Amino acid sequence: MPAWPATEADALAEQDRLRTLVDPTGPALSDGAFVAGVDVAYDDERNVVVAAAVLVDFATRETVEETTAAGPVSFPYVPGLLAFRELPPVLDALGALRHRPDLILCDGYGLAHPRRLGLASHLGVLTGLPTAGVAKTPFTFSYDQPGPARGDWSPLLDGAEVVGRAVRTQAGVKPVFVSVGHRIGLAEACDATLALAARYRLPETTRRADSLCRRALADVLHREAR
DNA sequence: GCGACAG
DNA sequence: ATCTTGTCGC
Repeated sequence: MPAWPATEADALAEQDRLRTLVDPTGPALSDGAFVAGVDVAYDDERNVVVAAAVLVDFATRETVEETTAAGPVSFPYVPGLLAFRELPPVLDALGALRHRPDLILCDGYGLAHPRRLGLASHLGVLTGLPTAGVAKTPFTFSYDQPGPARGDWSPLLDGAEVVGRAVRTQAGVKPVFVSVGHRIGLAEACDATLALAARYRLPETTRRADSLCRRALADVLHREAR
C-alpha cells in the first residue's frame, strides 16, 4: 500500500491512477442490504479529525452498527482534493465495522468532480465496495431546478456532460446532489438516496454519521483537555 | 491572470 | 468544515 500523498502533486498523480480503476455501474440495492454513512469532523487548532461510520438496514432504516476513529489531520483542505483530507479516518472507522456494507454513502461527490474522482469514487476504489456521493451544494456544476415533488430530479451538468443528478428528496426543500462513486449506477444511487431520505433532506446514513462524528470529536477534545 | 470551489 | 441564540413551524 503506497504512502498517503503528502503534496498536491502526489495527490493529483494518485487521482489519475485511481480514476482508471473506477466502475461507475452496478445494481440496485435489495432488501436486507446494509448501507453505511460516513462523515468527519475537525478541530484544526488541535490537529484532530474524527470519522464516524453508521451502518443502516436499508429496508427498515434502523441503525445496525456505529464506529468512530480519530487521528491527526493529514492533508489541508484543497477544493478537488477533499478525499486526501477525509479518507484516512474514514477508512479506519469502516474497518472497525463488523458487517460489510453493500453501499457506502459519502458526504460530497463522486464522479461529479473536476477531475472525475471525488471522495466517493476514491473511497470506492480503495475499499472495493459500492459507493455514491450525496452533496449539499452544487459545487461548480450547473442544473435546472427539479420539479417540486419528492423524487423529482434534473441532470447535474459539467458543461454538456451529465455528472450526477439534483434530487428533490422532500417537497419544499432544496435538492441534494447525487453522483456515482463505484460499482453502482446513477439511477440506482438516486433510488437508494431517496429511500434513505424518507423524512429529511439528507439520507439517514449521512445524518447519523454527521451527528456521531461531532459527538465523538467533542469527546476526544474533552478527554485531551484533562 | 485571478478568484472561486465538495467538506 | 467551523464560528453561533433564538425562533418559526410541524
